[in-house]
Amino acid sequence: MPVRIQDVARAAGVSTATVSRALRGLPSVSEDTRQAVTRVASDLGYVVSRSASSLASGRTLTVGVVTPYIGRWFFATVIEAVEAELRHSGYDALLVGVGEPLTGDVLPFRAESLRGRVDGVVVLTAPLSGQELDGVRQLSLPTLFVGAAVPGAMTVRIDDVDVGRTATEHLLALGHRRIAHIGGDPEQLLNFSAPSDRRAGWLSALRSEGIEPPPDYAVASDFTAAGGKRAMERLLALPSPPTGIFAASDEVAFGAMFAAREAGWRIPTDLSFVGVDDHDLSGLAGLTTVAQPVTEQGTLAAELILAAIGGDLSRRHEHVLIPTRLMVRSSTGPVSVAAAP
Amino acid sequence: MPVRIQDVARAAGVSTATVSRALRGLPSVSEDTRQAVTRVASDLGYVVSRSASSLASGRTLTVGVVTPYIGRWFFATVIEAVEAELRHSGYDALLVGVGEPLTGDVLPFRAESLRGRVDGVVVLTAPLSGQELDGVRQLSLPTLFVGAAVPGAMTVRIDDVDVGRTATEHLLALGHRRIAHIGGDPEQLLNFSAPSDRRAGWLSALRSEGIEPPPDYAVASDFTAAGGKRAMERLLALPSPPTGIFAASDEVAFGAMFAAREAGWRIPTDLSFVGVDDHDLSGLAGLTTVAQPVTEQGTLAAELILAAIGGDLSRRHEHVLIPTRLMVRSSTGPVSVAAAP
DNA sequence: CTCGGCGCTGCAAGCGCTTACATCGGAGGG
DNA sequence: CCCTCCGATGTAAGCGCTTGCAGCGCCGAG
Repeated sequence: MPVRIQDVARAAGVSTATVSRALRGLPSVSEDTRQAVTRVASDLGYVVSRSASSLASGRTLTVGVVTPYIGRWFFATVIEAVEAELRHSGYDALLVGVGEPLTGDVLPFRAESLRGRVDGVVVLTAPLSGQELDGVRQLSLPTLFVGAAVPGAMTVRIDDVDVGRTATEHLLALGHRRIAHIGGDPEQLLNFSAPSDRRAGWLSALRSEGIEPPPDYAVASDFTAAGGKRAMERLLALPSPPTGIFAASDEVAFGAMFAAREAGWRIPTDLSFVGVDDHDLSGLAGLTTVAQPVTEQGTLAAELILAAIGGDLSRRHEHVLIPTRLMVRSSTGPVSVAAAP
Repeated sequence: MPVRIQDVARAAGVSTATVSRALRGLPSVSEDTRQAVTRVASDLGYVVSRSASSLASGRTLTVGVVTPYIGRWFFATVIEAVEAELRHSGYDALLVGVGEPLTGDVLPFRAESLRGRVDGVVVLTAPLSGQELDGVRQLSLPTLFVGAAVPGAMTVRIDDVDVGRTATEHLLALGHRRIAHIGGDPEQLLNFSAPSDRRAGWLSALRSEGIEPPPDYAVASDFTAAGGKRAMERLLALPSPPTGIFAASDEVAFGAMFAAREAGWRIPTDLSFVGVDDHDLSGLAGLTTVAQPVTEQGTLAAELILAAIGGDLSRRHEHVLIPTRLMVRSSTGPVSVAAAP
């Protein structure tokens, strides 16, 4: 039923080989022939069969996008950028979720299932186990990690330790000394480095000032607003609650701020909040945050993986560190003498 | 390099045909043979070549997910659910963006490009042109639309007129008479029915009460918080601003609420807000909203498309209307006598 | 004892492309 | 004017799998 390359060849009076070459723009076809073939093909509504093409050439024109979440803002935004860039380059994006790492609903990610399906893989800050990572490596396909430093593969990310330090130093500069952190559990996710790095940056900034935060000031939380709220409630119940909060993401910060407001605290008079991301809503909400250019990371990731697929080995081990920027808004202010609502 | 079906066949001492059948669980293989083959295959790390399999069988085990946005909450959440459901059924999700319809950065969506790539298509409330829709139809593949009523195809959506009516009636019941709407431009997107349907519901509810809203009370906006904010600023600048606002999505409502707060209005004392979606943040923010079960829509969409692919024609023309639910929270209250900040 | 039928397996023909290699005609050099 | 070389095209061999059809024992009925 569908028109095949044969049909085009016959209609154009050439061989299938020539049609194939003409349609792909190979140099060994005369200009006249190419135009004729192109015309016939489009008249007939010919579309090359991807499976046949892949089978014969070994190329799939598809890139796998492996991600733990889709609904979360950061991931959705990166995926959007990656997909757009791939599409503009004639590549398809195969979306592969790896389940919910935090809820334990992890069906282990089988990298082998991508063998032959894709020409390259972009992995989004995935908390992959060592075994899963090995699987990815054994694909021996170009692979790029976004948001995590993985040795031996291309990487696009921000400096999460620096992010934590920047956020904390901002609070310190405002006079805060009791600074808490809501973020990832350092024990939990070995290969999911962002949360623990941000925490490390927070700790390092505090210690540089000779401050050793009480253990209670580091509250583990998932990266959701609801989690941020719960964590904040715990902080507020402390005998000596913090005056500044560094949340590991803007969504967490939103949740924390809601909890604080609900309990009657004023922002930033009583409590200051810093997040990370520069979420769509952060500007409107007046949330001070360490902004990371998310769309750019996605676009760059796609460009790099395409270059690697294209055989450009020069960037094969590139580790790109994207700069972040502190956006000071109205959720942070000088520490006040009196606290408590 | 990679192990082929041949290798497995040889190692197991059977023909490739038997391997193929055994691995796919076809009935015409003895239990002993199946187990032996399965074992050998896994020992060898054999993975079937999708392109070869597709070429030979005509099945791709892939579903196309066509969407105008990925970063927006609703879309990301639906995609997440669709992908998960597909994956659990052994299908892959091919993500296809259709560009930014609102900015005009639309590269027309070419449905033909999916021919032979996928076994079915899920289209998310896509503002496709008639031509693009025809393209999809000509694929003669199972197709399902989420969030839009498209005749002749399967559909999963909510009743957007009813949503608009419900939200508006809630405000009316609280005594509001000056009720504005921030939402889609009815002129703009013919096939993107949700925005205009919600608007229609709003209008219908008002008219049932004998209220004819001034034209200024229907403010067109994109579905972002920033857009909601801009729209709200315009409403507040009106000589006679509304006391109740029905925003076409929670994100829009957030933006509108920020604008109102910034201008010194109190919520819900001076102004009441109703959104649509039940966004992750809405509960925390206390936003009254018409909740729609987004994940369920995605899961159901995947189930239906898989059923259709599986040859279950009984649901081929099914139009599923998912019920919504008004969640009354703290952003709405009785209309107050005095207004203005 | 013979034969039809059934359960299981193998044979081999594609599926629709890509590509190494062969071919062919003409241009340009000797 | 012949030979070489090169650009443009054709030939045909796969790519790795699926599947219609054939084959082969074996069992039970006749």
